[in-house]
Amino acid sequence: MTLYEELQARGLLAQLTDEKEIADLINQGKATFYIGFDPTADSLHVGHFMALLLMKRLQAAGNKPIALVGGGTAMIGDPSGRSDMRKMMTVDMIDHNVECFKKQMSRFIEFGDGKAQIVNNADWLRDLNFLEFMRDIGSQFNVNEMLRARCYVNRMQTGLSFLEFSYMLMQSYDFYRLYQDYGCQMQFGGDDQWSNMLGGINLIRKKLNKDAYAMTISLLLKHDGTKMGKTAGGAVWLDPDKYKPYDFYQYWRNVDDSDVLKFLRMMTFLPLEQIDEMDKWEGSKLNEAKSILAYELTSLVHGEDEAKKAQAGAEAVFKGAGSLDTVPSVVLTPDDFNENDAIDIISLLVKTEQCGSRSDARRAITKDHSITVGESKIDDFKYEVKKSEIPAEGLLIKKGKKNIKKVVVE
RNA sequence: GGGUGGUUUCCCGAGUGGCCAAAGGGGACAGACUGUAAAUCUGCUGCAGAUUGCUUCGGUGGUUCGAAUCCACCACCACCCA
Repeated sequence: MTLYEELQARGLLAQLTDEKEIADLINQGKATFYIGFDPTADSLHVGHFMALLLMKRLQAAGNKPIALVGGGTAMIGDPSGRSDMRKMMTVDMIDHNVECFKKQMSRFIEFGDGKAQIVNNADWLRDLNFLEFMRDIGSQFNVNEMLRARCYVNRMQTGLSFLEFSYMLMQSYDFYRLYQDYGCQMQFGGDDQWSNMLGGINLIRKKLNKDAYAMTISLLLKHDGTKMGKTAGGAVWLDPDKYKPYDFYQYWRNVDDSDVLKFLRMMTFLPLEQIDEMDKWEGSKLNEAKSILAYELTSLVHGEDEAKKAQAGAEAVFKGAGSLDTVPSVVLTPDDFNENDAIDIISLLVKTEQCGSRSDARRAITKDHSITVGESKIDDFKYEVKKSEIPAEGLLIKKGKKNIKKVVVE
């Protein structure tokens, strides 16, 4: 099976400009390609991770990846597929995020001589001269065509600023520069980037009379069409401080039945034959597949040790087997206890962040009856946990079945 | 620059002087059923030492016994005209 066939079989490919040409180039390991990442936060998230995985697959076949960090494009903000304008970020924030991105990326991709490269488009975008740029690049774009681009449809209703409208020019210019400076003839990215990528190809054709190619990765969507990797609290981050490995594991452990196989194909490096085997599993047996998915992804992102810990923690909590060492824990200091050396249950739930406020905690106890301390259900919001009741290995506080924390005394 | 409409709790969206912490839907959370799944049904969703009190309806100031609701100014957004 060729690399291209494998990508296809894994359901990773969405749109391509020239299937045959692209397949040949990447199968032979001759492609130099880039993927752009705009530093809109101080950590990468699951969407970025998909792109990094693709980089890895292609790199393994001998192709040369360029990770482009958008220190320049983040100054504008990509409006593609969005219904509202992004908040403007300060230059300091962007630069800080760029550093965070670089650090995280180097954990997944090997950078260095003859390996992958990492570049920042701030290097050429921030010093652009407006008039020169408009005469040189802006003249190559047709507004009528741009307005027809699907990525702007939402914004035709709610309004699109010129700042954001110009984003396509920036991304196109990036491709043009990378083509010239690095011999980069391909761009990959999320499917929402398609129009921006075509912009670059057109620019290269017009300015250099050369062919360049683009390929998009299927967006990671759930069966109901909503985006994967979004939670109420925000994105699923790759930074272990922003999103704990245990929670990361749980996130994937809890995907819908109808999504497990798809995600296994798209995001893991497990052989397709093995995944096809799992495809035959049904009913509760799918839980095994979910557990494999969660383990593989946690291992890729946080390392094998963390994956093992997360898995062991999950088994301890849900199956009552093994040690509780790895259940996310909260440390109580002497200040948390009152004069009787006890802590009231409401304060405790707020402290463990299982409840957002004291009112919330009170509701969880008196209305939902969802709080369990150790083995006992708590129905009295005045209940207190004595310091002496907390064993050295920790005491489990549960809110419902899944929200579990362990408290330990300092 | 001119005109019109708008800004409500996590999101959408009702509310045009007291009965409003604010309908309805979505989401989130919890319960039942399960398989740490989905679907379905139920509860719940500002804060608080809590049958009460406090702070919210773009911002500021005003009218009134009483304002999300009325007035003034400001900010922002959309649409139409230039």
